[in-house]
Amino acid sequence: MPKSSSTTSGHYHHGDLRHALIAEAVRTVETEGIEALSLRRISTRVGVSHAAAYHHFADKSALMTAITAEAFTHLAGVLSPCLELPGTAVDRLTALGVAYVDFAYRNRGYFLVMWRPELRDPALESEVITAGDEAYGIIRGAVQACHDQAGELPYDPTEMTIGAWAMAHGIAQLTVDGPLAKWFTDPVALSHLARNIIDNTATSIYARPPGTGS
Amino acid sequence: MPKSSSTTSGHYHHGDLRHALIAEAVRTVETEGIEALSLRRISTRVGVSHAAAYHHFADKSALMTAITAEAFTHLAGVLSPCLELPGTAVDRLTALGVAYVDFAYRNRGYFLVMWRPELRDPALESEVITAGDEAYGIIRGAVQACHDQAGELPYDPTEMTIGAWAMAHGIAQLTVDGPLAKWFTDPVALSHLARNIIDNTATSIYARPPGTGS
DNA sequence: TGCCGGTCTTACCGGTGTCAAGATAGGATT
DNA sequence: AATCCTATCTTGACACCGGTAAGACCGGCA
Repeated sequence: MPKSSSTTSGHYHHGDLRHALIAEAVRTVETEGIEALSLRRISTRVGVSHAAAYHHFADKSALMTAITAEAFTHLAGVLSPCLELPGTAVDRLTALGVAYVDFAYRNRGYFLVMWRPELRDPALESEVITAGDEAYGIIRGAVQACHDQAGELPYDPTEMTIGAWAMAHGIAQLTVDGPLAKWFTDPVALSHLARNIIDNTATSIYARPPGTGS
Repeated sequence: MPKSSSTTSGHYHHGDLRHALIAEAVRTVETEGIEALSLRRISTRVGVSHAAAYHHFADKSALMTAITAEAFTHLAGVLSPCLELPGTAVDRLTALGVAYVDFAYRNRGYFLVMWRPELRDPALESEVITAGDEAYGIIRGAVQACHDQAGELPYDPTEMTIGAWAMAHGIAQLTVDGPLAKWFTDPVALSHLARNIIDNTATSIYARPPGTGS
């Protein structure tokens, strides 16, 4: 079975068409937008006919599912180092949010595809869920650490996890694929914005818990 | 010029094809998802030929732009009453966020289209910006009111406005078109979730300002 | 050598966005 | 009233897309 053959391709006709298609799809979205993404186009670009992809993916939605699963795995890989950072639990939660926004900006191709569920096959959504749960677990852990460090808090950690995710995701969506995209084209300016917003919020919630205010 | 003729249609061939197409498009997205949206399909459904739409919209992206502008206007109409609510400025900001999430849930068709900028014609984006600025201004006003009521705060109101928008939008995206959609199919449960998250956050930031903590 | 399974190609189908040409209706002009 | 005019709508065509079927090709194996 000449399955994966070698890494340098050149073997049969292509060598590793599956990964090449995924990479080309992400690249196409990155440079020309998601509306330019078609199986025929990326197949041609990779140097094969428009039907070759069907020997590696059941259909287009299966490709999209694979890209999304890869995107969530990649995201988890970007988030997890934040948990090892020095400082307080709030510092790490803030770093997580900034990393999330940064991921969206630097991996626009992945980010745009992963938030278009209509492109995926619902029957294969379990792949996405598995990969997404890993990222969710990281956020959840960081929020839980804030709760543990702050003592008794009248907030539900699950709800606050959704809130943390929502805030990071909202900033990413608005600035990378939304109406604020025109104003935040500089990655460091965007990072500063995300850091300010998230730090102000997380600090207010966890470093000044209720009962201490006026 | 038989422009708009009458409201009951029946006049010429259709009467008010433009609005009928917009309404049918939104309905189709609502019931079958955005991947099922095509000019030919909605044209057929409305009872005209597949090319009739081109006498009212330059192309498909122009239709999408019109839908998006209408969506933002509709959103502003849902948000603005929140500014008249009794209570504190924080109460009104929270109500704004809940209304935003509620809008997304109850107007899934509008919401899905308005956050897919690749479907629109960039040349017509000014229509969207005009309508979107109205919604942004409402959020901005509510945030500013919190700042005014809280006194001197070391936060930039513009950044916090983006934060407020991001949080509401993130909750909406995650629960209406994202990985949390399976868990929040009940509108009242979703409202409660949004209220808890947003109220905890807004109260932490604005009702317990820095300098009063431990 | 001949077989065989995985890979890729060619050819085709239905559907979609878009354009060009023509038909039609209803008001305005004479 | 007969005519023109213009917006509206239809028909027909084109290129592109996702998807399928049939066959060609390559590599390993008996």
